[in-house]
Amino acid sequence: MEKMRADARRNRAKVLAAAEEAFAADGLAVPLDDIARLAGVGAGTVYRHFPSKEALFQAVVLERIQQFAEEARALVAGDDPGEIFLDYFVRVIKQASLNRAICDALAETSGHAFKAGAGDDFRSALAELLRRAQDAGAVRQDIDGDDLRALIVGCLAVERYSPGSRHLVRIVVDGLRASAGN
Amino acid sequence: MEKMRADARRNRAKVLAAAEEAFAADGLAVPLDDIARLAGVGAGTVYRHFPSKEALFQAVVLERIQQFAEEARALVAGDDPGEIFLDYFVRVIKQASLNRAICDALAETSGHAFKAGAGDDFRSALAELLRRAQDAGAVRQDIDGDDLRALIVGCLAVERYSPGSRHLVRIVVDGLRASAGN
DNA sequence: GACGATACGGAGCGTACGTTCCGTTTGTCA
DNA sequence: TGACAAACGGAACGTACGCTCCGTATCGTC
Repeated sequence: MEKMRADARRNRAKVLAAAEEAFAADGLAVPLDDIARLAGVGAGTVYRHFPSKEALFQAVVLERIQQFAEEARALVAGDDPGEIFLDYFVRVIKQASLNRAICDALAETSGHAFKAGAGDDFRSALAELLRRAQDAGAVRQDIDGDDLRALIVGCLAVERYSPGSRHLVRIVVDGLRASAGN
Repeated sequence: MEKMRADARRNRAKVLAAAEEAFAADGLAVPLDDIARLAGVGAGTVYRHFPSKEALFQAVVLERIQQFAEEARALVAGDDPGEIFLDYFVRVIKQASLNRAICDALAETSGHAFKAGAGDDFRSALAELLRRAQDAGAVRQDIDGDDLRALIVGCLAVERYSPGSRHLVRIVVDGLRASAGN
């Protein structure tokens, strides 16, 4: 990673940038050759830097998930844990819905992006925000972090099906509040 | 369809049955050759009866969507439109989640299965149930039939991500009730 | 500037799948 | 039962895509 030839480092960066753009637009479905062409390199070069298309995808996605996790950690200490949590929930969904790569990563049932290191950060930060909101009596008690991720995936599916319908996410948020049945 | 040779009619039925089973298990992703093998016929035979894999899929799926529509129509006249609607909503999700074919059909953003004839029946029946529930003051006013389909798709994504978690759909149902913000 | 190591590009391989084609089989009807 | 049309099966075609291979170009060093 350090004593790399100059052109190698340059190409690696170009590949990452191209992958970020292409995956964001079309998700995992984008052919690797397209990424290579967009980066202005050959397919072989992509494979010299990343062992597989999946690995490249993970590299692009984990960075972004990491950002979500940091954002969450910055919010943990704030007042009004209920609103903080719900705002964060909505913001994550809005951000992710703009990026097919994130959608695909979160939707993977096996959830590789979640189970790996950086994913754990997000998981625990999300769970922490949730716990505080529940302790404050703002969010219903009968859900946990896993449920939350499932709901995020569901909201992303909603968003994809009917884009820009802001009020549908609010339905879920209303359902999450403690006021209801539980 | 009528003056068909006996073996042709028999094979057509076998193909439909096999397609129903295979699509239900694995959705549109199942290779057509698998369906042919399961039906005990060659791939060519499948294509003599259906112009494309997609057409076969539609044939299988539309029948089932039609059932949902009839079920909805039978409920329109009942008392307590609010509970009728919400029960129906939950039941459709539960049934569909057992059948990948339905999930895939509903999730198609373009929504072919919905826009075609039989899909319209379902759409309008669903919209009618919703309208009555809203008139009865049981369901929030700020949604329409399209929103509802989006929510169904979302709930199916949730169900796929974390199977059998019955209470997650309830969150959406609680969010749909009129009690909340709107 | 020359030379060895490193990286590059893109043709090509293997696989999967939808679809078509055609030699063979089977049903129907006289 | 013979003959023709209809239907069958599955090999083969075209395409798409992940990935590999290797002859060529580029970099770093002396």
